[in-house]
Amino acid sequence: MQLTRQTEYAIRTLIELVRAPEGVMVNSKAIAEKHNLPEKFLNKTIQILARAGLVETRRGMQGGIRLAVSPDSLKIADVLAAIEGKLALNPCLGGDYHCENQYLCPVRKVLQRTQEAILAELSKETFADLAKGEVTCE
Amino acid sequence: MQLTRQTEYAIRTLIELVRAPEGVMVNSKAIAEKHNLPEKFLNKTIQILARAGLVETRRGMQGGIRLAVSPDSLKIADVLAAIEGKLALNPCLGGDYHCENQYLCPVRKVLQRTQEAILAELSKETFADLAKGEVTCE
DNA sequence: TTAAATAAGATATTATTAATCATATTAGTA
DNA sequence: TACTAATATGATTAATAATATCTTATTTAA
Repeated sequence: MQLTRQTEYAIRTLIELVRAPEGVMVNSKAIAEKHNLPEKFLNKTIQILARAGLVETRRGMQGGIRLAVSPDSLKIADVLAAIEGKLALNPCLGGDYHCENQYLCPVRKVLQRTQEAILAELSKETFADLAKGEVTCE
Repeated sequence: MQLTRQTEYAIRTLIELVRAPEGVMVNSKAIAEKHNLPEKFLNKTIQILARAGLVETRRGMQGGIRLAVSPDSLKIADVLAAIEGKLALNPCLGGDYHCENQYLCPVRKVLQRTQEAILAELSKETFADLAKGEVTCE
């Protein structure tokens, strides 16, 4: 029960983008080097973020990536959803799962509330806030 | 980011034990069959619970397993810790991880709080409460 | 002594995560 | 136009973790 590395890479990348001057394209290779991330894998991660609409990419010289949303509305919960998909602590909390006892099951209720608590915490701070912080853990 | 199946098996098993008459040894094979769980794998799971002190086992005829703690103090958080180890949403929150920026990193702080929220939710209800509920999801 | 039960360790299988490779596409610039 | 710097994409591999099984051992009551 933990974030995937890819989610962490995405979070770090987005903080870099928030810190960059608004609108400028940031070189993905530079981010990979700065944080010592596998370059190709980071590219793949960026593509996922792009498809989710969180960043914009541009190929060719002077290309790169930049934020496609406001740092004031972007939250870690959004990144988690983009990279790992909708949170489901247990299969019975997934969208397409059918269980007859769903509405009675006490365990499911606890997990449901736990999920809500997770998403609430991960939605409290925006990336604008996070980027103000001193540093980001390696 | 989800519970492992093994954790779910453990939760179900413990609810069975809470529901059983106090003190009697419950047959592990019966639990496996009732919930349609892989028997050997469940045995392994039970061993983990036993080493963590949550259940007692007894071999031989009339053997089986039973609760070794009070249902009033047992929580899902305890089961999670027993099966999956101490919760660490990110390596930087693990016990032996060293990061210079630990105390300044804003992301780490968010994850730290999220973890605390998870453990709080998973500690709200006891197994005594859970076992009272109608049914447990398959 | 036998049958019923868990213990334990080795191994196999499967799924997921992580990373890389090769190639294609795009766009600025000389 | 040709070159170079950038991301895009799909295939593939590697590594890790989760899940499950197999085999053999041990325990205990009858």
